[in-house]
Amino acid sequence: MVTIRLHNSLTRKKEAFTPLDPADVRMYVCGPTVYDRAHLGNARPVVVFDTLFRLLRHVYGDKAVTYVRNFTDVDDKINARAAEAGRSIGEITEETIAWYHQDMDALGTLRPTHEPRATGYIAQMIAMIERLIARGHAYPVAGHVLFDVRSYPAYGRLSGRSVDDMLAGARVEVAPFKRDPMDFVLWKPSDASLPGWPSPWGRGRPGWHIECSAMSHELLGASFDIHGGGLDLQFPHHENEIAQSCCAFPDAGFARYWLHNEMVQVEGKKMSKSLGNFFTVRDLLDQGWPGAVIRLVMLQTHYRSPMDWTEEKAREASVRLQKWRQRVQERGGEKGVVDPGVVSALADDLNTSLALTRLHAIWRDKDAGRLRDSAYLLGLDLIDQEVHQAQPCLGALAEKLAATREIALSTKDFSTVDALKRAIMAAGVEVRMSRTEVKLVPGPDFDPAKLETLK
RNA sequence: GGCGGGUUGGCGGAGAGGUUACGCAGCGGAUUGCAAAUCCGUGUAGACCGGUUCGAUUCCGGUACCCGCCUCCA
Repeated sequence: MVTIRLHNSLTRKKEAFTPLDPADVRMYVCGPTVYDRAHLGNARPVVVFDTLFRLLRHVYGDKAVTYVRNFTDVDDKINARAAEAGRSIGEITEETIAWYHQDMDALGTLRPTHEPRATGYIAQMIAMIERLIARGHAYPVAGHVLFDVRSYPAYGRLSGRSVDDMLAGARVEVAPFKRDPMDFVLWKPSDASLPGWPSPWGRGRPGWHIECSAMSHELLGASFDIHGGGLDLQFPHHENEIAQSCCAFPDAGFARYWLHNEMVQVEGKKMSKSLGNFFTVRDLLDQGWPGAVIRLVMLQTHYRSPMDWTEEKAREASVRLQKWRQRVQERGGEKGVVDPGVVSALADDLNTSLALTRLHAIWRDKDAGRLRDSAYLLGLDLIDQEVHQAQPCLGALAEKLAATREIALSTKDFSTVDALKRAIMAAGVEVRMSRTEVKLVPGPDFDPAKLETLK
């Protein structure tokens, strides 16, 4: 069996991955807070962990991998959005989840095994909070319940900092009822205008971090294999998750391998909503970039390096994808085998860039079946239905062009051929003429409407 | 201020202590009615300063610069 090696943020080292149970490999990835369209930065972990999901399924079997990615559908940002739009919270979260599915599907990502919503697990959160109080790791005060960071000596291990370090230059919320300024909220009171659930501490709502601890525990158990998310979640979100889960279930160990993807950047700065320098996946799709092109651009950069989105990269990816698709279609989409070199590249801490290099070599070797199946492991589907459907009309045009050229070759007057050729090229079709044949191949900008007048 | 990551050729972007990364662009050639595509060939690197080594872009230390986290964030 292939040995997968992963960079574990917990140890800061690349380690051989050995699942707790090879028949039930479990991965949890932090999903979105649903109040707005997903931007490109949100899409990166989705693509990265989808690729890991595919690799795990390839190695351990499709049925042996459980992938959980949550929707956080209770949050003050959602409340604020609902208030300013004059819409109900449920309306906004439903709409946003539908958008999220559309956009992530377009990137060729598989749906996770489970997509739990935080609001469906309030009871489990309350139970976990009660457990933390009972074990002396949390305390109710003024309608809130707070986690006591000083009660957990390992607090800060994941992000490599101590509570005292953090306090030095920290900007922490001033709350007089906190025992320690770093203590964070597990539960907070809701007034009548806010969503709330009954609890032992009065009507209220959960703090940000507890939902992931409660849902991972419910769906994957107290210990599981992989926990993933964006690097910006490492602190405080993941640190707090570890504190909650490990204090509630001290012997379980919680997640064993922590993976963090680097940020998507725009002009050298992190793409983020607070900086306002973001564009959404939908924006790119609407501009005409296919999801597969966006995915290919993402896979070209290793997940632990920052990635810049540029039009030039998208154009290159588009051309490359088109070449691969042509190769696969030339051979009628025949099936092949997944290339071991592609697998071993992915198994080496998800080296997608190297895997793509290998894919390019397979393309050069004209091994269409292997190209198709290996690309699919990376979530790239090289069977393009639209292009397939375009073939018949292009066939007729190719014959017309061939006939016209036949005449021109004897008369030495090429003006008619050249005009026809230019028109075909203007529709985004590549014209390939050899002495014996004429081939028309639709390119990335192929527009069938422009060919109507040429028939 | 604390903690972490990075700096590779025109651009993007990997691996490896010694032998070509790769792609795009460029240049030369084959091919073509002209092209396109394809094929062949080819130049340009490793921020800076030290150290270890027979040999470092690759390991170690320092300097500079960039980025991220420490506040909502993927």
